[in-house]
Amino acid sequence: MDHSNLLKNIAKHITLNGDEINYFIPLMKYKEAGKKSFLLKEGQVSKTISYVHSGALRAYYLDKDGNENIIMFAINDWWVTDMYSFSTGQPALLNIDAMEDSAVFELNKNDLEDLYLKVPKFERFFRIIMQNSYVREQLRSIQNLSITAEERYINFVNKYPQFVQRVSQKQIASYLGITPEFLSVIRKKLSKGS
Amino acid sequence: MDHSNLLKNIAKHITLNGDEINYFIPLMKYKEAGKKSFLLKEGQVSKTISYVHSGALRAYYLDKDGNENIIMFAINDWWVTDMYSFSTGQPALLNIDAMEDSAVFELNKNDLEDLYLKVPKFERFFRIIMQNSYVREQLRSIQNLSITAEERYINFVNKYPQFVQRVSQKQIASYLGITPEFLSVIRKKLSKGS
DNA sequence: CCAATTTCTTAATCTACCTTATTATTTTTT
DNA sequence: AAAAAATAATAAGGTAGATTAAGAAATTGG
Repeated sequence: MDHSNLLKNIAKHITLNGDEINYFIPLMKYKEAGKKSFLLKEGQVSKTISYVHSGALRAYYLDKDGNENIIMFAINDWWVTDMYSFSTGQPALLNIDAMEDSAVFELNKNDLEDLYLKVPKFERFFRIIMQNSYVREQLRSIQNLSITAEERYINFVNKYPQFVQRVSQKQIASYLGITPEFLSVIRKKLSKGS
Repeated sequence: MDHSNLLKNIAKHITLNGDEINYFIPLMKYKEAGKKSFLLKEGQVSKTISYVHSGALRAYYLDKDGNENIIMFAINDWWVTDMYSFSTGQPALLNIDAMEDSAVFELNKNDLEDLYLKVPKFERFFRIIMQNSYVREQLRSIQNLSITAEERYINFVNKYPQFVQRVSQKQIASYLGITPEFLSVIRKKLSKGS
């Protein structure tokens, strides 16, 4: 099992010694998630937070009309869960599934609580992760307020060029909060305009 | 200066001993903010995070048409800043001002960094605050996806009944992401319907 | 306490984006 | 490689909420 990416991810924010690494690593359970398999389904309680080792996942909300509204993509080196459910113990609102064959390391909530006590540096690590997540969400809602779907699409292409290659237009439309038809119109307009 | 509410707020998540309290308290600078005065203006770098002791503040984003889009209200016992700016050192996107005469305790970013080192429990405290903020933002964007402005208004009234008394309809409309005119229509409809 | 400003209501018109439907294309499965 | 399924393009018609405007009520400030 190759933990090097995971450890590099942790090392971005905190420095662990050998003992701490040895305590931490066994808590991270390797799990493969084949394309279209679910890490979490709406209504389940999310008991884990996952580090994405390879592949690509998405977290989406199914609205009452059955439409998938993608809340986030999670590719290599991202952490993902339904934080609402993980945090409060309430049933998840989100579905998380694999858009490609993927592999993650799962960290159990109880193990994380123990980890916080044994290696308090992880409070710092996840404080930073949570802070960044909060900032990202807030920037996203500000963008939704202030710019049109077309501008959001342009921003998305610039910010996540990897995704544009890897995920379908349907998924992108869902993330942008528009219909695939309208994204199609936007793309047509942009291809003419340039 | 009365720090009892502030200390109760901290005690919700971590337990401090006398020394830790004595180190912490002097870092929190008392500041009065008269009605309409600004704690932060767009373009400035946010160097503090504030605990609201009394009164009511709002954080809003001014879009290119000059419309105020309220991102959050912050009344007694809430923490507020432009976390994007505070976190990254980039110019703030938000304005934060007082809707009523208010008083806050400000914590300076450098002091907070020192506090993290001296009293690492605060990493836990702010990990929890950030986690809750992230969850709140995410729930809010899910709600914006799935329910109408009318339902959002009903939810708002149920969730924050205090606000409905204290802030104008214009502010509430701004928070809900609709025009005051349309809120007026919604309220009329609801008053007839019940 | 009065004038000025802001807030709230109502209503007509407008628009960004959605819905539905049809056909073409690509991808997946067999 | 054929059949089935998913994706993408295009277009007509629909709707939630915006915009504009104008008068009434409430606040604010001097």
